[in-house]
Amino acid sequence: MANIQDVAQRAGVSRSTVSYALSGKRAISRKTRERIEAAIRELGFTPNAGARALATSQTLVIGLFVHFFQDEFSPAMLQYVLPIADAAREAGYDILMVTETDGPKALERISSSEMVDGVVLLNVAHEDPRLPVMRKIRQPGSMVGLPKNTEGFDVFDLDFEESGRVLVDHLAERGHREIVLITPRKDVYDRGGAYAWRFQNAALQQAARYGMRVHWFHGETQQPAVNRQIGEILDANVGTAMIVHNDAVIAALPSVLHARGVRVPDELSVVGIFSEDFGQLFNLPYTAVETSPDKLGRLAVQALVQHMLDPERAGAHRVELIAPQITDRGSTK
Amino acid sequence: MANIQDVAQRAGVSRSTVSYALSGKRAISRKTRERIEAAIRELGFTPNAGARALATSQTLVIGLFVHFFQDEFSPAMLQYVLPIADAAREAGYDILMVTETDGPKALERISSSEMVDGVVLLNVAHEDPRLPVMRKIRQPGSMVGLPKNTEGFDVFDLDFEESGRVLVDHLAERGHREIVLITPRKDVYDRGGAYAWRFQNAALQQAARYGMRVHWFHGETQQPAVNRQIGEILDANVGTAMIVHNDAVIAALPSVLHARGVRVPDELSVVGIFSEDFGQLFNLPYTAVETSPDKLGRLAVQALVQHMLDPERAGAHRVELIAPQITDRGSTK
DNA sequence: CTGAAAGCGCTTACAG
DNA sequence: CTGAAAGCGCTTACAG
Repeated sequence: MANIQDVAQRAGVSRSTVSYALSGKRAISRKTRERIEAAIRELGFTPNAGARALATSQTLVIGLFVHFFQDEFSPAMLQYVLPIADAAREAGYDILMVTETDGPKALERISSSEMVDGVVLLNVAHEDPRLPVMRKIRQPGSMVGLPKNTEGFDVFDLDFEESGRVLVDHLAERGHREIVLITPRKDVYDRGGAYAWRFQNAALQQAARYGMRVHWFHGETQQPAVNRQIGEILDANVGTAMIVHNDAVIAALPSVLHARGVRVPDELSVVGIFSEDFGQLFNLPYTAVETSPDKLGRLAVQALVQHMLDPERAGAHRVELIAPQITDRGSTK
Repeated sequence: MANIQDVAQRAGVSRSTVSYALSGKRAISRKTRERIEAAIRELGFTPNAGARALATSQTLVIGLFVHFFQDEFSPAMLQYVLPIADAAREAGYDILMVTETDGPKALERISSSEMVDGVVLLNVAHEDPRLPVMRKIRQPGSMVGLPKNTEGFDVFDLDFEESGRVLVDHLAERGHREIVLITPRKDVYDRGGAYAWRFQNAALQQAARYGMRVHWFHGETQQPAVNRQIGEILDANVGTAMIVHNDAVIAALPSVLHARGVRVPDELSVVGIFSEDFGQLFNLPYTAVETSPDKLGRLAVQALVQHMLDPERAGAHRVELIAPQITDRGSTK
């Protein structure tokens, strides 16, 4: 591998001149620059990332910390990861992807060995065990998922409370007065998946405001439990509409309804909350709040990049709950 | 951040002694070792990754190169990524995940800046444009997906030819003499997704051997085209069994069959080829060849690790096509 | 069993 | 507009 010294020699200049030509941090005469560029091309030179990181304290790498929980429906995760990787690359960063179960320990390790300039946390819980670590590390952090204490971080999430409300509104406007609400599994609540109760509480409150009756269930996540549960709920035959905040349930719903000959929206109105891509993947014909994983992922990266470039501004943090938008797929009446 | 010099000072030893205590590469007296360990603990010292990489020419990072193709069904990818990340961590490596569209360029960049010790390529095509780059870089490479020329690499894949054969055998043994074969989309063939034609050719040949008649279709990948196509194929009403080698089609099949009241296996036998996890995700009740993404991902990492640890042995490469195993879910008769 | 020093490949004040 | 040199934080022969 050619190093900067080889390039300098071939171009007949000093190493510093090559370095400055590379960074553009000082003016270089046209002739010199051309000789350097030629030498770089001929030798196929690329600066050594480790050496550069050592000299500049900058790695140009972002750590992406992802958890995969058994009680969540995995394919959803990829929808965040890809846009994050894309946004990072656009800003000149690569992605170190960390999936370890022991998130706090991994975070500590990656941070203190200075492998990354900043960190994106996905699927952040109410009292996420990674946050105490985040507060003491050097690198700025950005997250998707709203924790209890957002101080010091850029936080992005869907406004789940408003999402709960608009879906209830949507059904109330159409005259529904008794509905079924299916939320994430109990485990999600237990481990502090705040999006679960933020959505649910707001939905229940709003329903109460309308004098609606709500039959609330924690949805299952694994087959065949999912199908069985949906069947039982349908057997109970309560309500004229269903709000589903559970990926596994909504994905299974079309086939169960089909099998039972339940017609949407004639016999049952259905609304959900999932991303466009997810809906497409499972061919879901339901009106739903768009969860915008791509938007959230990109926002998280962009905010992080700002902090990495301008550490002075480290005080100014952003908490943004993006407004829900309903995509009407005609599954209500 | 504490560095090795701070630790040395606090422990009253030289930097080299600290370094050796860390690596275990030479004997250290018990007393000295304990003082060093205490100092490390008290200062919260972790070696700087960039400096270490610079000194050792080892990053302890593996580059994972993933492509996401529109004509493929994305959730399948995650099944490879997670086991790879796990296996890497077990061996002491982190994962730099690269998803850029221009794979060859990204590979060149990551390799020549020495950001990784080795590379895993996913979803390798017959004449994959990343392979010429792979051949000239310093780092060893391991791949999932069988290319035309495997020389110089560790390659792991399912034995798709044998897979095609065993599924045909399975149907032949049950007396089927006219079947439908649904393969990946044409685009997959065009870009050199060899698994598509390896499976298909072997299946067609084997069927010919039995004197079977085969109706072959390129399956769609996006809804609603998938459902429409399945409908058309069923309308044609040819054959008593169906072999599906297409994730999107097999995922959509239960609901389409349900909607039409086609009973499996009474009226139609169905076999597929997909992973256990995928089957679970979509609740697929079909007998199928297990594609073992976790096993393939782990094998790729393990082989890579061997080469990274022992570059001398760089000549010995492994091409392993794992034998298909049928999971009988009772969807044939 | 331990230390002093060279070296890995960059960047960046300092000097001219 | 350019160069010589220090320094980033490690590891590892060399020496004792």
